[in-house]
Amino acid sequence: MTGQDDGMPGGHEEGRRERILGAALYLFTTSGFHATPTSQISREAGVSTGTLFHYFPDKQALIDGLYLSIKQEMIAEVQDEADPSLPTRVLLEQGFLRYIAWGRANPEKVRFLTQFHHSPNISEAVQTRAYEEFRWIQELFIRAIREGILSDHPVHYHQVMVAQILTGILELLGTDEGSASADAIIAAGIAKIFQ
Amino acid sequence: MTGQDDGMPGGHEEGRRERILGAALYLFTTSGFHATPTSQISREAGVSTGTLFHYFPDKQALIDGLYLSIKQEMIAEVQDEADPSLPTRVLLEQGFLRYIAWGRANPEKVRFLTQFHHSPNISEAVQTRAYEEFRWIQELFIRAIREGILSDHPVHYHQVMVAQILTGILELLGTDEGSASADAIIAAGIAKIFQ
Amino acid sequence: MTGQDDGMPGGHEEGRRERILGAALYLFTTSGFHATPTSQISREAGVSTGTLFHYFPDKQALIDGLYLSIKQEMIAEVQDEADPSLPTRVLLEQGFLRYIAWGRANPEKVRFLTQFHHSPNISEAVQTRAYEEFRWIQELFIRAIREGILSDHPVHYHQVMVAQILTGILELLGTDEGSASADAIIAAGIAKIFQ
Amino acid sequence: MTGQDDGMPGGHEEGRRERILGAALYLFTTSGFHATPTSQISREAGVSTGTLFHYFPDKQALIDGLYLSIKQEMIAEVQDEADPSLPTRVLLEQGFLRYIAWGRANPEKVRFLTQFHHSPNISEAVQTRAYEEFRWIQELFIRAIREGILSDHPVHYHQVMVAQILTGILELLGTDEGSASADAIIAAGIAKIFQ
DNA sequence: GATGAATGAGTCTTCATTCAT
DNA sequence: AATGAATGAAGACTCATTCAT
Repeated sequence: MTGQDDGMPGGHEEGRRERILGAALYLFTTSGFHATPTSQISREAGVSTGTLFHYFPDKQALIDGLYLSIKQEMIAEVQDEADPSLPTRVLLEQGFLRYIAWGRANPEKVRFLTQFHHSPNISEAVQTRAYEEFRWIQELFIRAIREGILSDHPVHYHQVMVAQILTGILELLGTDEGSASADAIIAAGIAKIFQ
Repeated sequence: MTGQDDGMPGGHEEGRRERILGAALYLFTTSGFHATPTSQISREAGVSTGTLFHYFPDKQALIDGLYLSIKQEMIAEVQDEADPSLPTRVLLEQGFLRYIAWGRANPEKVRFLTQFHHSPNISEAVQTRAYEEFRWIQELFIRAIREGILSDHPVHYHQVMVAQILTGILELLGTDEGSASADAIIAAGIAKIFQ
Repeated sequence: MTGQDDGMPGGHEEGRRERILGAALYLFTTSGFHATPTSQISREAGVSTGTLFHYFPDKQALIDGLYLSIKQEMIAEVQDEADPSLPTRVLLEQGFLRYIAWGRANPEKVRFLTQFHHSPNISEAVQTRAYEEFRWIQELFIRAIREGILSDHPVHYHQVMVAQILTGILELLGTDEGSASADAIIAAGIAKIFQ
Repeated sequence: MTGQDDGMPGGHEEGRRERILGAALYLFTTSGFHATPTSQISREAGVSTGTLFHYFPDKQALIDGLYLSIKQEMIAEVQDEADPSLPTRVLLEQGFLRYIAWGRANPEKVRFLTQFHHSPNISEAVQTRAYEEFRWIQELFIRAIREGILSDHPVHYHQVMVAQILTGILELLGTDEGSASADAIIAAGIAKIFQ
């Protein structure tokens, strides 16, 4: 009954797992985790209820998997092609800009990450693991502080502030007003980071 | 059975409504809106299930009422005793500091506000109304931009950024590490606002 | 607080008990017994919830009392001024006509009686007692059968058929269509009774 | 666990939907709509609470479905094999007799129909739809009036009276007393219809 | 007598999850 | 692997009734 996308050789038909994750992303950000029935996710994804539980043992595993996959995609995007030999400041700026670009291209994923950041809906184990994948940035921050590029405060201070400011920038770019001045907002926002 | 708060001379025994709001605040921030059964709220508040629905027609009205009351308390606290004849910059700084002080004294309320800001769990009507009560700050920002105290960007830009930075400061003050440097963090954070 | 109808000397202000019965009559016929909360009855009657339970020990006693009072009112109306020395046929016809007249004047009460006739909502004791008050008619029927005015069938047959036909007549008179021919309908209906 | 109705060759094991309708019929007529918990219906039907709501979206849909299915069954039974070329009077008499026969065979369904006729418990849409399925009888009545077989009154008059009289007959046949004279009662009752 | 806040058992309904096919 | 009917525990909310004032 759902076999209409079979046999597509070389096709880029999304697999069932991807369709489920996509539907979950949309519905979780729109209505929240507990307010979204798994039945709605499977319907939206065009699969049966049984199939959802074939790919994810339970609802928790679904949101955890979604969180992890988005965070990993984001981190990969930010680090991509980063040349470690470049000056610290350039690496930082490139990272910020790549993040902003990714965020503008994936507003739904940003909303998801913002909404479920520090949320009791994501199991702690996953939250910890996602955090660890971030080492690269942390190292960069430490270097930047040592080199005087970032102000002399604990790394944690910069981690939090950078997250807050970049989130603010994306929120501003999301609302249409002043979309003309996007570049100005990005520049001003990033300037705040460097003090 | 209802007489336990009788006679307490000079007592400030909370009424049932307050106890319900208090329990809801704690549980909603800890577990989330949908993950918190109304039965748990009433139990925590020490009232019957019927009583909860006597004060709030439904669960939605409960979280809406909570959101509104906290936002109003916060706004009142920030504006309190503000002398309009003072220079704009002083008014702004005072406001930020008062907000931070309120936030440190009421970490649970801050978590609630952060968590349910832009959340589909708060009905739009209430979100709009809460926003309108904020006019005072908006006026102040407009004045500050005109006077060159805040950079020349749309008010909305400053609203968002101030919110993000103040939230970041409170998050940092909440975690114990570097609590010694609280003043330094506050100073650095506020400095970011003024560019 | 509700004392505004006090002291009316010679007034025909309805007492609280009557107001409660009136509200119950309206709401029970409109929505049904179980679908009508006692809180709605007291609100409609303009009394407090406590007052309702002051006059009626519980909801069951309320509908039982209502049923009994309406049935008694109806029976009294039908028997009123009946002169036992009149011929059986005249007595019968008078009774039918008096019932129809009462029914047209009290459509809500008719609906109530029709709706709760044989209903599990009226306690059996009350149903039995109401039935007993009807002896008078039963005697009349027995006489009529003996005199050949009603066909030679069990009394019960005539009791049921008379009830059905009179109810039918009232239903027809209730709907506007053919209101012009009210007398024709009544005549035809009563003719059916006498075969 | 669901295999209990497997393989039964020639078996007419009722499906879950039928079992639910059967239980609802019994309980609604016995205790009334609002007085019957859905939990009791599912228990009586031998299915889980979830299953009931799998077949009927809510309690209202259950009673509506029940009402419609019984009315349709009754109408089908009454019309069955009716030969339109027969004389009007014969068609009418056959219809009445078929209805009475169906009613004696299905006393519970008759009670249900009687009890929920004009009841606010059946949604208006369904009541209207059920009424429309009755066109056949209406046509027959019109013809009978034209042919002088029924007295010269509005069709509605005859519809109501026929319904009342047939209901009365079934009520009488239901009570044991005089069961010997069943045929006499039927004959006398039908005679009333034709005046 | 009158009030209405308080109670909590009981109701309808939802939904994550299972499992026979 | 995929399906979707079936399950039943759990949740939001109602409402008859009580009782302190």
